Amino acid sequence: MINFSVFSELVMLSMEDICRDIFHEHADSIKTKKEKIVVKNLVIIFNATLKLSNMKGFQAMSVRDLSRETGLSMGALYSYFKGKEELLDMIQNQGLRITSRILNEQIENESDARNRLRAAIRTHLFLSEVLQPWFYFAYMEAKNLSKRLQKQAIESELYTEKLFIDILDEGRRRGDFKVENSILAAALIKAVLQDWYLKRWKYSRRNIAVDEYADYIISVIERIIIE
Amino acid sequence: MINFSVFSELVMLSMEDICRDIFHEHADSIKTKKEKIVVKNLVIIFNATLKLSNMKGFQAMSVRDLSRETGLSMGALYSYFKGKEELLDMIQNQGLRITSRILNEQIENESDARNRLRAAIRTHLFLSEVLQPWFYFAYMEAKNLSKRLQKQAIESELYTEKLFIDILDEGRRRGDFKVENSILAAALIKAVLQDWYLKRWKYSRRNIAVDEYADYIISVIERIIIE
DNA sequence: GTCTATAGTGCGATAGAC
DNA sequence: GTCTATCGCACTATAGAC
Repeated sequence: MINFSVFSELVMLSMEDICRDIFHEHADSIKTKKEKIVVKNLVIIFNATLKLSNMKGFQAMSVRDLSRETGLSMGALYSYFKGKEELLDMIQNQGLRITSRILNEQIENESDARNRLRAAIRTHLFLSEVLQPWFYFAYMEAKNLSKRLQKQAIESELYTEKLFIDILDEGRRRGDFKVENSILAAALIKAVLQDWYLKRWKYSRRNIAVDEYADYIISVIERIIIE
Repeated sequence: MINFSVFSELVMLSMEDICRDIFHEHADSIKTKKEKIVVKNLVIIFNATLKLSNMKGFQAMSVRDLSRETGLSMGALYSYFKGKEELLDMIQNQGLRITSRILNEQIENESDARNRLRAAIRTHLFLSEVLQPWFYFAYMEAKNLSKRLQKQAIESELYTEKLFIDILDEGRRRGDFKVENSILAAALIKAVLQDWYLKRWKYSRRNIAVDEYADYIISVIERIIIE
């Protein structure tokens, strides 16, 4: 399995790539035309939005707050998005793309079910460690998304869960595991993975590192699925 | 253990009791003086607030929305609370009191560690089933609370978790369990209990009932803690 | 005890200067 | 490409009628 610092770099490169994609897709609403400037400012805007939203909620964050935080004026901000709703959409999209891209890349590298399960758990934890603000944001603001994006978020949740169900079922078929209820087992895995980024304060207060947490979860899952 | 319909009734009675307490504590800001009217309207206001907040967030819910939903005018609403913030406080308080009261009552009834653990899990799930809107609300709006109430929410989370840690440690001391890491085990229990009320749509879509979920969690925990 | 009407505030969004 | 100035709107909160 990939190590954490290489992993971080991979994610950061992905972030810029995807900001570039977003720029080209929203070419009509982004008035600025120089790619380098746009990508630089989009990263600043996204990070500031995540910071402010995670403190007091996206609705409660005003564009004036965002202006103060980014150092850009109201007018400048509105040359990057049509309105608050489009900003929400762009951020949601960026995160979904990065996570699904990286998660799939990492799982494909592993051959047997047990290693795929371990890789999936570790990768998800690493991802939510590097992109903690986005994961928290996506969870907390899901109900404020447009109907279309809400559906996308639900699909993403179910997709990740299906990924775990499939690994568990494959392991059972090959005789590696003896999992009784792969649906509830996958739901349990998702729940504990989410706890890691939603309750960040709890684990950091207790000095529990991501590796320790990963090892613990894997050991618990292996107790559930192995006779 | 108590059955679910008796349990529901117990909670509902508790709710009125606590609205009565809230009325007396906020006697200065609640202009209406007839207890019966106040309690009736507080229950209506609280439920409407939970409904609207859980759809689009407390900040995004305007007092006008609340007026429409409750059938009370703006003026009438403002005779029950000084402002939106006080409303938030009252609701947060009401839920915290009910849950800690009921949880303690139910656990005290059980004698040995294994039954206390089962009772704690079942009671927490039943509570979050009856009071699902409040549990969801408390989780999602935690970051919008005043500093004082934010501290209260954290204490409440840690208190419930400590309750599980203590049961696990007691079981280990008496030789009932063989739990390796009671802190991480308790965190895992909390995470899956929270998933039940935060991802309500997922479990109801799959027709998983609260009893089935409770049994599953208990069986998983017993695999973790028992050699 | 509850209503209607309104004062005052701060927001999202834009037009035009630089 | 970014800034400053401003418009119109929806909101919280209150005062006074009933």
